[in-house]
Amino acid sequence: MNSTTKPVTRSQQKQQDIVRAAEQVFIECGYRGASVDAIAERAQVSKRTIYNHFNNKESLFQHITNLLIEEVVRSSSVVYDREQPLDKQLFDILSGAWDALTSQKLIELVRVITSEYMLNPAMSRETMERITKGEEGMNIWLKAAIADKRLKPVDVEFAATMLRGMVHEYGHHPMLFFGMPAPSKKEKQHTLTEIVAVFLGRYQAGSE
Amino acid sequence: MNSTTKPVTRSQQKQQDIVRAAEQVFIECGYRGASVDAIAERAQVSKRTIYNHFNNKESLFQHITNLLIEEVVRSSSVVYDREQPLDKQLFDILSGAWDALTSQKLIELVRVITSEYMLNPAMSRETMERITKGEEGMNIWLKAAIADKRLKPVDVEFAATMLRGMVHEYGHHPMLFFGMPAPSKKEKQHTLTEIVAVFLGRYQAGSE
DNA sequence: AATCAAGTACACCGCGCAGTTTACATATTT
DNA sequence: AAATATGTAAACTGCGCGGTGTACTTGATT
Repeated sequence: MNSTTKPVTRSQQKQQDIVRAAEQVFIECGYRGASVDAIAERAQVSKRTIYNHFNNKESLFQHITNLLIEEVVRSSSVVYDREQPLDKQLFDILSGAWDALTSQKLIELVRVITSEYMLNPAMSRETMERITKGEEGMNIWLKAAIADKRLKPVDVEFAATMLRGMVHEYGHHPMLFFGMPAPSKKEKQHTLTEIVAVFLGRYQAGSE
Repeated sequence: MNSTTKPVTRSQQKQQDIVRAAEQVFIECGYRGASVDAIAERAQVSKRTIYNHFNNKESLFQHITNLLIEEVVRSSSVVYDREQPLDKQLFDILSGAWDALTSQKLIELVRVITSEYMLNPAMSRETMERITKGEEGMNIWLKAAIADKRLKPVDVEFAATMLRGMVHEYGHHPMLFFGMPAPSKKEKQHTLTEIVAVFLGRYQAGSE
């Protein structure tokens, strides 16, 4: 998934060990339940070393959160294409989002992050903004499709929310909240096809 | 919201005090962050008394969870009506769900419950089942509409999920995850109208 | 008035944790 | 080889929590 960065100095190597171990321990125990001692042991590193790299437990957690967001944002760029049929484009976009959202590692990290942030609005505010900003891609695509007169002039925020709600409810929340396995390729295919049809059925220019 | 039950004995009164105080402290501190001492103080009750009513912190938490579920389930019964237009019926059903989901107290409790359960699958399994069972109402209504030949013969589970995804994304998640205020009446009206139109546009019998 | 369940105050136990200190060891750089 | 930066081990400081035991008081029931 991530962590394909290359450590060169010993210090960087240690830091990577710490981050990887911390991800695991946070996933297993949650933010509050994770002890710095446990992370140190898992990383095969002295506890003092952790505090040399990070001011405290929270900043280590924030660091991990930032890595995750960065990666998700990087993987979700979308470009409107005047040549392609609308339904195919929308399907592909949703398909990309679906794949990202059903990654096991992402699910596990989102679980612990969400769990902590729900109780800790102060800690989450800034991060949440960065996330919604990362979802900007869909809005841009919708605007382009409207400008190209292939979509009715809907409120793009409203429309994006609708799509996100459906994709999440089928492809993300069952894993996140209920620990269900990722849907099969067939289920994904069928689900996204229906979502696209439902959405374009009302919002494609010239429909009904 | 709830708690309109009447204590008669002193013991029942104390128990109610404990439960109400616990709800508040759990909301403020989360499950793990809430100390039994804090609950005792808030309830104006000896800590020992709490342990006379509940075996441990977890069972107190479960008790609160159960009360919440019970109430939500009670408030969400739905009956299919052959006389009423489909869109009106669906709107009314979603409207009821919307109102329940945007109640401030429910939001606050769901936040702390979800937060803990995401980290604690063992603790959540049974509860989660009870919740999904509580959502059975929509499935029944959909089945009836299909039997009445007013809806295409869709997979009711699939259709219910779609509706739930949209309603939650507009009317529940912004409050739950981002601490946003409840949407206005106007927003609710507009949102639900669109959801109904999008849904029936594809699934009403005889459409397109 | 007597009885008995229920509540209370409070000390106590054991535990685990975030974060620090110190004295020492190991790499890396020059 | 010397100097410097980084890592290590282990003990230590506070602190707060879940849960228990006990001796005592309060309130309801008969």
